[in-house]
Amino acid sequence: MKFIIRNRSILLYGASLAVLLLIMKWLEWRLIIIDHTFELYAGAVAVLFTALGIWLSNKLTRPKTNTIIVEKEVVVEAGDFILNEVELTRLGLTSREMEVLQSIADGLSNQQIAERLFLSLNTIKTHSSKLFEKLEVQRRTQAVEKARKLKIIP
Amino acid sequence: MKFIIRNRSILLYGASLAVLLLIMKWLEWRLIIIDHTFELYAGAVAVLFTALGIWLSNKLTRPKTNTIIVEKEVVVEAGDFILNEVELTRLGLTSREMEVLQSIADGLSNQQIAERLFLSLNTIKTHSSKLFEKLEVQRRTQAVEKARKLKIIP
DNA sequence: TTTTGCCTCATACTTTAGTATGATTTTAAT
DNA sequence: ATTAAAATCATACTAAAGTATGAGGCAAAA
Repeated sequence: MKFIIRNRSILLYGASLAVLLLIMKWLEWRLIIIDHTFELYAGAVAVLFTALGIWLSNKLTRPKTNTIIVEKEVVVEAGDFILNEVELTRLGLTSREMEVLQSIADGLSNQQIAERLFLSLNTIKTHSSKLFEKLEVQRRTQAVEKARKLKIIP
Repeated sequence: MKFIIRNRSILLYGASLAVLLLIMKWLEWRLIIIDHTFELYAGAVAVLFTALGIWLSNKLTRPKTNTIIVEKEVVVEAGDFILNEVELTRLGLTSREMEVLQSIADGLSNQQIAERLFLSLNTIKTHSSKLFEKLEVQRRTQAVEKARKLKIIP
């Protein structure tokens, strides 16, 4: 039963064909029209079945879909600082040295850093000196530059 | 097997055609229709133009366009520096001061900057002093910090 | 033409930064 | 318990950075 419902188009097509031919036969037998109307018949059949074909095609073939995938670029914030822990461990910076480095990057003077970390000025100097050694730089500005490049500070 | 399932519509169509021809044959025998070329011709025309209709339909119907917008994340590298010209003009930094600022941000010493720009050390000091005044800072590290924050250097 | 802003440089000075060395203490690992 | 690394601080020194002031040249604007 399901089969009939699902394929009723095709069955209808077959039925209509049969009906048409029956009509043709009947006409042929009834009116004995053979001569001139033959071409007309053929034309009518052609037109009719072309239309039928178009209708069938529309009914049966699943609708064509051209799927156009448009890639929309979504800009992701680049402000995602990911600490390069590889470099950090490679350099062997201690926690105090990191604090000092961060403070230097914040633009603080040694004196200010000392006050911030509750240490003496000399201690800051010692830390920064060792820091510069490990970073292989000579000045605090260079240290900031390099640290930024190595992604160990934002 | 897959072929059969996928093309069952076409196969059914063929089958119905065959059935139709059988019916025609039966009619021919039953009604004693001598001239059977007409039926054959009409059938052929029907089939042909049905096929033409299907083909035409397929050719002429415009495919539905399914536009799928895929959001593609684009991670913008750190190279997305856009110079804040508003701030720059507001601060009134001269070209030389900008060059010095950039050099300072590169981690160069005043001596190195002097050599890079073919100027004397004192000139660099003068420039940097005026630069710090305009940026309202006291040290070169602070200048770099602020300039970066104001987006006047990368 | 005069003014103005910019660039250049110098001298003199102060402040900050950075180096070298050594000592003590804390902390963590062997 | 011993060792090693880290952290703290000090002294002494050098180097670099930063300030203040003035002056000459130069090009564009008033």
